[in-house]
Amino acid sequence: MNRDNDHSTQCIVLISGFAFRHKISKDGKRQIVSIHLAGEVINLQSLFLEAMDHNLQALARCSVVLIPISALRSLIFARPPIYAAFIIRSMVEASIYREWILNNGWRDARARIAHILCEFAVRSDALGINHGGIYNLPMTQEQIGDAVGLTAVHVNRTLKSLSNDGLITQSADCSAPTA
Amino acid sequence: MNRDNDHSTQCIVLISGFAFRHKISKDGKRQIVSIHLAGEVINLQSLFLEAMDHNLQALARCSVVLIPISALRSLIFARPPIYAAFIIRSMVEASIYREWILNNGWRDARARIAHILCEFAVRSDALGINHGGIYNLPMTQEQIGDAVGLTAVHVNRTLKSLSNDGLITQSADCSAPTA
DNA sequence: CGGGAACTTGATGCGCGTCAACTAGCGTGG
DNA sequence: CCACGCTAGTTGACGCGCATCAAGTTCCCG
Repeated sequence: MNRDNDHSTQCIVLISGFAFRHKISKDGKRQIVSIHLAGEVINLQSLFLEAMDHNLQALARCSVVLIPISALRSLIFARPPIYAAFIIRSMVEASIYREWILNNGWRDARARIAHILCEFAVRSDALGINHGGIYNLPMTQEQIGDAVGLTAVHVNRTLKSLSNDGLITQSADCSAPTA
Repeated sequence: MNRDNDHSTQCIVLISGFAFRHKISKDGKRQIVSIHLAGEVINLQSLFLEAMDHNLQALARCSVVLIPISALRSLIFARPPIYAAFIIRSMVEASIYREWILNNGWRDARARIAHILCEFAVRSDALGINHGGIYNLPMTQEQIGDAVGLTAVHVNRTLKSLSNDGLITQSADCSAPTA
């Protein structure tokens, strides 16, 4: 992401595809803190905070629209309902963060991975982008591991285990979890 | 917390003492998702969301002030800067959530506990309630464990280990971490 | 046909959970 | 006053879940 598209001056709307946000710890580990689907403004907090405490990254190919922050600020101050909608969206994101803290805290590998698959399925349903119980999850096993705090190797074994138990089925190009 | 003080109709300002928010998973594990010090409004999201996805609990004795949500709503809509201040506070909380996701994701026991102690110290400093490098942390080892996803037994061992290495010192009534 | 990224699978070891026993402190009631 | 019970903390033994290391297989793309 070059200087012209700097997310400190532009808000980014994800039009198609997927993106995620992550932090890098001092020892080089990457922790994915949120996943974003089409239709979401993926750096809402830039409207209110100057500093960025994490990084944005696209999952596979995606298209975005950039809106200058100054324009969005004018909009929300002129239209209180839009302002409120953005705030509520942020609150919902905070709720998802809390859920992730719980997910990474106590659960074992099967539960963590099942949770992230289910969350993805529910959000895909809400957007109407599932195909009859088939979901397109464009994350590598390493990325899943970075989201739930497991190594790619163990993610692999756990997915196999879920698969063997008939809880999920995977297709070639991507994965297709079913409840 | 009885019906009269219901946090679905009142906002709670922590005047003195400490409080935390937690979620209970289906298997009975408790995950603490945030800690609150004196001076903070501890259920800001109630201004915007009806549902409460987690629980509030006091750490030891504390005093609070209750403000009807309707009154706060009137205030923030009448005074945009106050509105904005609340939003920014929420964004900062979201940032702390992201940090906790990272903390619980990859770090080992020593790093997790050191992080929560340091976060507590920094926030205490910001409030000016430290006493020359001495901090009063009113959490039991079990609560620390519930915050970072470790058992009380292992928190105990890890604190001992940090103590033996001279990284922290503990006094009788509570703990006194030093950087 | 070569090379790299993602996935797969096995062997080994350690960090942390679990179980259990014990101590210390503190409030309550006899 | 001491007996009692409860909560928090402490320590040891043992086992499992997951990390780590390593080798290999696909599969895509040049």
